[in-house]
Amino acid sequence: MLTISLASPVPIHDQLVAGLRGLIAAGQLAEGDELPPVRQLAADLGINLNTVARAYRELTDAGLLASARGRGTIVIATVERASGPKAEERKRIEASIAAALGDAKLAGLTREAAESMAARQIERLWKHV
Amino acid sequence: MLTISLASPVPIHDQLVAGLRGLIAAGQLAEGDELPPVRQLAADLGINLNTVARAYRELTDAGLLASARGRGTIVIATVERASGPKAEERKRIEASIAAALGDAKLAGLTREAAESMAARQIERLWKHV
DNA sequence: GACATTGTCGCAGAGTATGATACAATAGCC
DNA sequence: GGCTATTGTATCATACTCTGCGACAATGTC
Repeated sequence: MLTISLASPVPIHDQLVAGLRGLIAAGQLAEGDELPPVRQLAADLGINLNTVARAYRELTDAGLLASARGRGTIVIATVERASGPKAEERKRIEASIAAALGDAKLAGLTREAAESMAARQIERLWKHV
Repeated sequence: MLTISLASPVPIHDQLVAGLRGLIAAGQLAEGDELPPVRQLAADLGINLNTVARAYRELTDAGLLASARGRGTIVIATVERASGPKAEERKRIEASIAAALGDAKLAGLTREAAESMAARQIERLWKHV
């Protein structure tokens, strides 16, 4: 369900956060779903439990998860929000999209290939809405 | 032409690399163009010259720039490549696009807003081709 | 040849990521 | 009610990375 790369320059807990956010955004993790205990997920991935705990905590702080000792961690994301993001956040988001697509172009992707990639991801992400 | 955020968790040199790649990918920096000296760009951005030098070096290693003592740094990118990227790289690229769009959805963006953002960036990036 | 310009190298301090270990709170069972 | 297992949290140590300061090396200009 989740894969991480120990060789990647991006921190493991960031990879976890991104992966979990992706699962939640795509609807594969819905509100109320339980996440594996930190020890189990850490063992499955071959990393330290603190690293998993940190990812859970960051998502908890972001309001996507809820954790409690002895009870575990569940998804409390309410993806649908009344109003869209603020202008500042929109700018940040568009910058990250621009960076990803800019990378794609530098890698030699054609415009058509990039369009199809973006379309496929949008389709996948908003499918469950 | 370039903006960086000292408060951001992503390293300054990575921001520079991403920004420069973006400018090159968008065609605002073309083959043969000279980049500002490391000291000047560092002063403009309020950072250390080594940080700029590192960004230049990484892009040099990536084959986008060429540096020489006393002469400066120029763009040698040849964006158009004979064959598209390998499957592995395509996978990495699509993952970064998916992450950016997943973030967009979690932030509350509608599907239509995401589509328009992606389309606008693709238009901007591939305009000069 | 002297000087300015430009990129590069070595080192140090600060901060961060990751991990080992111990602690605290909840649930389940007798 | 008490014991045990389960689960998240806190503390500390180690290694690594980022950033910056200073010095060096190569090129261009006069």
